[in-house]
Formats: sequence, C-alpha cells, structure tokens
Amino acid sequence: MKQIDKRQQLVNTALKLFYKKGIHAVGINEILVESGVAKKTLYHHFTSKEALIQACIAERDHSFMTWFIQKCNDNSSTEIFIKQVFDALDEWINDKSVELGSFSGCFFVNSAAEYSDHQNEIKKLCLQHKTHIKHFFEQQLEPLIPDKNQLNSLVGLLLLLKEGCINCAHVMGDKQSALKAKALALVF
Amino acid sequence: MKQIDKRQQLVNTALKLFYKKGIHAVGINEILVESGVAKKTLYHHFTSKEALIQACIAERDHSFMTWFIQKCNDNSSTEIFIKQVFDALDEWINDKSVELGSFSGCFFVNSAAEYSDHQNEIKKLCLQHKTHIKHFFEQQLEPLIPDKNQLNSLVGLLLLLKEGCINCAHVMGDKQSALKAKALALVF
DNA sequence: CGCGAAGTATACAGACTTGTCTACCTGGTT
DNA sequence: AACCAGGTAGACAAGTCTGTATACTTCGCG
Repeated sequence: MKQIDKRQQLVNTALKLFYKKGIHAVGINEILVESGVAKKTLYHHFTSKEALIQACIAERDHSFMTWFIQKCNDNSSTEIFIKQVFDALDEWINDKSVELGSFSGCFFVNSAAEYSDHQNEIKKLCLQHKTHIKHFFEQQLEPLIPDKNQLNSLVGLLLLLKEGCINCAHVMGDKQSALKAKALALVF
Repeated sequence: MKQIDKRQQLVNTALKLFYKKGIHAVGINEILVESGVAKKTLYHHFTSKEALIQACIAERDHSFMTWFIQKCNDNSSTEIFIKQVFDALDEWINDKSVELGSFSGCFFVNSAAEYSDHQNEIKKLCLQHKTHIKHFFEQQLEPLIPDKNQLNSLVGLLLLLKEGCINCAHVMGDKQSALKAKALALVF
C-alpha cells in the first residue's frame, strides 16, 4: 500500500464506469484516463481486461452484501425484516446510499446480459451474487418461520419482488417501486 | 420484395444475435455473415448500425406485443386474465413459444443497460415498450375493476411480478418463477 | 548507498470496428 | 432491347481496441 492502493483505485473506477455504461461499452484507455493510472500498472495488477472485470464483480458483490446486511440486521420479526429490505432498496433506487453509486439497475443483471455462454466465468459470478442474496434471506428468516414450505415461499416472494422493483425502477423509471413492493410483501 | 425481403432478413438475424449476446458484443460483419447479406445491402437499407439497432427494437416490441396480446385475449375475469399472463410468461421462459426465440431475459432491459444517457434514443425505445405493456394491462383490466385505485395497484403488482419472474428466470435460472408469480398474483 | 518493486509516459503491434467505394450481376418493367 | 433498382463480393480508409515494449522515475528497506 503506497499512498492509495492503485489496484483498488482501478477497480473502483472500472466498476463505476462498467455499472454506468455497460462492460463492452467501456475501453481500458477510458478507465486509465479516468483513474489517472498508467497502462503498465494495470497490466501489472491484472493479466487482462477480463481479470479486471472479474475483480469488479467480486468487489460489487462484497460491497453490496456488506451494505445490505447492515441495513437488514434486525430479524426480530418477519414484518420488521421485510420493511428493512424494501426500505433499503428504496434508498438505493433513490440515490440515498452513497456507497452504492448512482442507481443504474442491478449490476449483475446488466453484466450477465452481455454474455451469452452459460459457462462464462463472469456470468457464473453474477449468478453467484443472487445465491448470496437468497442465502441471506433464508438465514435471517429461518429462526422466524419453522415451516420449511412457508419459508421457501416467502423467500421466493421476496426475491421476485426485489428483482421486480429494481427493474421497474431502472427501465420504467418508477422510483416508488420498492415502496409498492414492500406493501405487497407485507400482505404475504 | 424480391424473394425474401433482405431488410427483414437483416433485422431478424441482428435481433437474434443482439438478444443472445448483447448489442455491443455483436459487430456488423457477424450479422452479415450470419444472414448471408452483403455489406452494401445493409447500408442501402440502414444509414448506420444505430439505425439497424432501432429497427430491431421496434421489431421486438411489435412481435412481443402481438404474441402477448394474443395469449392474453380473454378478460372475462381478472382471475382468468392473470392466469393467462403468467402462463404466457412461463411458456416464454421455458422456450415453448418459438416466435420469441430462445429465452435470454428481457431484450429491452438488457439493451437499456448498455446505454447510460437517458436521452439516448435506444434507451427511450426500451422504456416505450414497458409503457406499451402497462397500457395493455390497464386496457384489459379497466372494464373489470371500476375503482381507479384498485386498478392501479393491481397493474402495479402485475408489472412488478412480471419483471421479477423474468429476471429470476434469467439470472438465477429459476424456470418456475412465472408459476410462483402467478400463485402470488392470484392471492391479490 | 544501492537495489528492486511499483509507478509514469508513451510508442507500437496486431487485430478488429464501422462505413465507403469500385466493379460486377440479375431480373422485372417499359 | 435497354434500363435500373437491388443485389453480391470484397478491397480499403480511418479509427478503436487490447496488450506489449522501452525508457525513465520514485520510494522504502536492508
């Protein structure tokens, strides 16, 4: 760690640009200019653009999960938990959570759409993030809902509404979608 | 119209490739080879790649709406209508509707993610498709639900669940998401 | 003091991109 | 019979992309 870790600087800049414009639309030179880092340094830390992309996805997975878990830490009742989940999503959608950057839909959905091959490493990493979310829901709700079937169907509902409101907000511009989703989730 | 309309041939091939791989990932030469059309012919029908992309989005909007409206034509009760909607989505997700091509998520969500500028023509066309869907829902349910508030909240629910199940199926690989969404929608 | 890791700056190779241009072919209409 | 819109094939211009190479600088540590 010299002054500011150049590797981290590259990942942060690349992630910001990839998230905003899409992966294929952003070239390496743009990332270099924006971050103020030399090309040699990039290829010192990463073997290729592909490796940089994978590091960005890992970074986003980590920072998103950290943020989300911290926002939804109270699982004293299902009602409280559900409220936390969609209030957090509402904050994200309406740019009230600085750590996630300007809202531009789900980075993993956007990125997965740019790769067709299901064996592709990037596509697999995107899917992995979604299972992280699912596991988190299951882990938090397990103590509250003893019946396995009931648990699974609530987790399924939450995932469906989460994906739904993120996409309605992104492509339809409905910035209240998370609050609508919350109201629906609370009716069970 | 000579034998087979070359313009249509180009749009069909380009749409298939854009949908599968993403817009930026597909070059014009790939479209030419795949469709067996000469470059001169492409630039005879379209001023640029951008114009071809726009034609593809218009084509997808048209073919998707035609298919969807035909699948959801019975609005004798809200229950029947909701069942039709999610059964149609289930067919699409599980590749039982040939006219939509191999399922790869929502073409409009995928495409919109590749453009950052909200003034971009392509992004606007993607948003337009989503309003077409919304208007269709409103138009079909209006005679069945006299109360405006109730109508709006049901339309909102359907849009949320529709986007949700499409994305869960695409990025999480949950091919039963449409049936789950149907069950939830029917509880109101 | 000197070494080596990490950095800057930039030229360059080689492949790929969009879009233009020339030269030629084909089939229907007047 | 002659014309011409619409087609093929492919070379080419001009630019962009990733990744490599060269030459120089800075800084912490033994």
